[in-house]
Amino acid sequence: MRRSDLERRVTAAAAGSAVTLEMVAREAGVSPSTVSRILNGTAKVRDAKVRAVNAAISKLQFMPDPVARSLAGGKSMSIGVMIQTLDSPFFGGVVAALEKGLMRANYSGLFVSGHWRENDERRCIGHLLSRRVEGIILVTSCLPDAEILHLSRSVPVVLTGRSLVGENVYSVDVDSTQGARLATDYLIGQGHRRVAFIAGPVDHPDAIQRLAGYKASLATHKLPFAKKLVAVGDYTDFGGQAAMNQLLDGGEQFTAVFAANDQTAYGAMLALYRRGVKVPNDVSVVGYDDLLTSAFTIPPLTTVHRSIEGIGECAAQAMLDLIDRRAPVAKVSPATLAVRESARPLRS
Amino acid sequence: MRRSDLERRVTAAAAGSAVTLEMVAREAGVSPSTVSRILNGTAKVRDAKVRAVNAAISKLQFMPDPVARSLAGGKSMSIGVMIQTLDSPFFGGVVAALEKGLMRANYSGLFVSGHWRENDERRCIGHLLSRRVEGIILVTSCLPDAEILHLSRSVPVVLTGRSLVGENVYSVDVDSTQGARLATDYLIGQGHRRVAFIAGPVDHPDAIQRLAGYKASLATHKLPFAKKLVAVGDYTDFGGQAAMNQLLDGGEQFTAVFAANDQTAYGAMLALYRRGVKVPNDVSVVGYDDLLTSAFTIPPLTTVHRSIEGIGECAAQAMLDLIDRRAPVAKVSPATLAVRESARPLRS
DNA sequence: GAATCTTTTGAAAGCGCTTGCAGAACCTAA
DNA sequence: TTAGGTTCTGCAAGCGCTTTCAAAAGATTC
Repeated sequence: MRRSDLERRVTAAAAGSAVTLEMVAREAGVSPSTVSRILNGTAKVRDAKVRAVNAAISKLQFMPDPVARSLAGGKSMSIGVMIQTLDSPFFGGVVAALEKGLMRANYSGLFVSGHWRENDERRCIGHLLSRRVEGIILVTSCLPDAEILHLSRSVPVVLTGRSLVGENVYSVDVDSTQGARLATDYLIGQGHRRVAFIAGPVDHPDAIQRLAGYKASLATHKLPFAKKLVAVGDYTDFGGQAAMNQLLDGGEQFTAVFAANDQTAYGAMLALYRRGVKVPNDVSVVGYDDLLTSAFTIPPLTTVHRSIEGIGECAAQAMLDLIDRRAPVAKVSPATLAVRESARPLRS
Repeated sequence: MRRSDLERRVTAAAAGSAVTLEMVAREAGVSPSTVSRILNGTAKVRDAKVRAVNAAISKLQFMPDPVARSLAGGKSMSIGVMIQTLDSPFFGGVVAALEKGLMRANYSGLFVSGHWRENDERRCIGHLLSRRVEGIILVTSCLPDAEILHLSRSVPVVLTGRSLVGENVYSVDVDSTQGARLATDYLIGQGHRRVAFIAGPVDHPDAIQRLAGYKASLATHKLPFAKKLVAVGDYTDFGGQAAMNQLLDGGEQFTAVFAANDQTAYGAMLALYRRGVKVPNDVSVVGYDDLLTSAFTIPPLTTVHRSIEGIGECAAQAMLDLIDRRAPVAKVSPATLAVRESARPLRS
């Protein structure tokens, strides 16, 4: 948009009496219905009128009022996005991509944060519903399946970080099992035999998958699963630090750690640093997510890369598909390993 | 909200025919106007009726439709937030706080990202205007003053990261000069005489303030300002790394660096690490912002702490004040120094 | 108890747009 | 040219709420 365009629009808004569809109709010498139909492509309109209306529209700088539109048509052109917290690099990235994808289709996103609390989530969803969103995207919801299914009876639902099948539901498949496996495989491939794992919150589907991937890799390589090599974190730096300390105090030896996400890895590395344990010389560390900052930790973090942006884009696309009653097919590309410097072969 | 409440609401939404104010009126045996008045407190209503209406409301689980409300009342109960990018920890934090603050007053935020590009910003603002937001919060806008002033003639504007005075404008004062000064003072207080500075983008008001603070501190301590000790970054990890390399290659000696923001500091520390320069033994580093992760870098980063959340809260509060035609007074608390381990006294 | 002043309430007219319905306009075939 | 079809287009009735205006109900005074 050029500067002058914005100026004009601002001026229009300032006047309070924005141009209405009716004024356009009058200007073009047609009825409001006709203008509406042209705007929405709801019916064929004689070419001459279309031209006249378009002329009037640009002359008057008309912009349909979305509020009136929603009320009359029942469509709000906005879709709700429930996220856990906006101030995490991961969710931030997803939201950024979501915003872009929705905006492209002229939808606005209404973002709300559930803070990992079921009741907050419910309130947020209530809020979204009351705003008449046309669909809801749940990014890592903690709500029970049944409730989500029920929700999907009134609006299309897209979810990430878990899978659920249903009529009006689409799960953006971000299966973390494979990525976790990749990370563990890598560590084992480097010769490590005692690989610890710092898990995410025990009840998150996503965290469960990562644990599963870790176990699966161990099994594939015929390595025993040792309960004492697993500590539970909470996906935060702080939790990672605590978990690592617990691991260190546990007395069980290990030469490598796979942290359930990057922030956890950061915390773990700090705990290691505090005890004088060198990464990667004494212990190798691998994370999960590949946050922007992970390429700048010291040492730069080897981590499972997944396109955070991709998740957002897919979710947005899937939602648009659902709204238009197409079957969504968007898939995120599988996770890969970003090999950097926090892990190295076990020295023999 | 309890689970069953949500269920009911979902069901209502699904049915399409949500409970309307008119149904409440009938149920309570009064006119719709009365119900509206009670809801909005627009007029005194006999106590008995108030009770009857409230009873009807809770019996029917009535929730006023915000869309209809906007259309009729001209208020959209939503305010626009223009941010540069959602996937930065700093902006993420601001947005999180903003969301909370607005939600509390029952406003929804419409978030859009300008990506540091004037034209994107204009387009975003146009979008917000077309959604009939009641106010716009600009988080670190790059638009020229005149344009913002013009915008403020049509909707109240709150801005952060720069100051501008005007009728309908409020700048959340986050003067960075003081913080930058604090950081530099600290470094000098630790005995450092050759303190380098990695600046932010040259044209950002905020970055300019940080540079000014750095210079002011130097001047206060009668230290010369050396152009060769300043490198320009772009507020990203990557830019910080490049700037540090440039500094290192510049040939000018320094024992401390003040980076214009934390991400820049991360990059700088990595560059130092790559060259085998130890932090803080060989070079002290101080950042600015105190991102969540900064307590977990290695070594933990000494940095200027400012309440990121505070900024968001203030901005939200100021906007609500502006809308209600009160003079905003919200102020963010001044920056303080979070002393951690990336800086140490100059060894003599 | 009548007259006057307040306070409370309801009827009705929108807010700006969509849409079902039916009349108008146009086209084809006879 | 006219009947019979199609294809446009306008009218008018909403969407669910707010708000003005005037009437109804109470309160107050003499």
